[in-house]
Amino acid sequence: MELRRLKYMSVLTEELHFGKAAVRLGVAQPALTQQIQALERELGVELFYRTKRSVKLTVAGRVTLNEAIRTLQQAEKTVLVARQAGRGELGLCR
Amino acid sequence: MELRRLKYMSVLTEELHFGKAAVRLGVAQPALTQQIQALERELGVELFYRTKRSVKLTVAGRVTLNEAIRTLQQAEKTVLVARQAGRGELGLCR
DNA sequence: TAAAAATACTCCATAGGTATTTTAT
DNA sequence: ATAAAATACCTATGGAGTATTTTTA
Repeated sequence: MELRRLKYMSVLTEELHFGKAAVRLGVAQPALTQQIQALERELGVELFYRTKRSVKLTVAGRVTLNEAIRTLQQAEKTVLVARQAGRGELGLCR
Repeated sequence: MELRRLKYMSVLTEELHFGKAAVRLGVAQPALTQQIQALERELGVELFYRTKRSVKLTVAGRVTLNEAIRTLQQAEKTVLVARQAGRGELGLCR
């Protein structure tokens, strides 16, 4: 499991457009395509319908996205907490 | 943020021994050393004391680990939910 | 025909391996 | 002297870029 891929999925869900999502993510469109494909392969699930001219979350994609977002948020929190702890901002003595 | 590094941290915390933790993770000891160093650099926090002959979590390491474990669990859950959804085991119609 | 995703290929960054060094007991 | 972590160096996997193709509306 790669957090990067969950992030890509989440932005693609917001844009529903590989080109625009790729721009927001600061990568080229084929890179995004490949990562989404890799994620789908890894999960064994089709996350998006591609109907050429439109991209849409599948039902499986929607439930997966919910958990993906929680994962990304928890990862963010891990970084914040670690940095606070490093600065000794947690009121714990060493 | 890399889930792999959080996993490495969590196993190292259980083993408190780079060699043994590396075996459990199926990688060589230097690879583990490097990933832990990279995680510490990324977070700007010393996670482990290395006193040569013993490895120990720092206080910052302990609070970081709590959040890291939650992140790993949430990532696991994401995979499980995705696979269930893919099999249509969530009772949702397409 | 145009717009968008997929594919082909190439390149590079980095994770990981082996060998070695350092250090503390 | 030994045990364990760190460092050095090399290799290879895969993530990303550019160019191109495919497809359907």
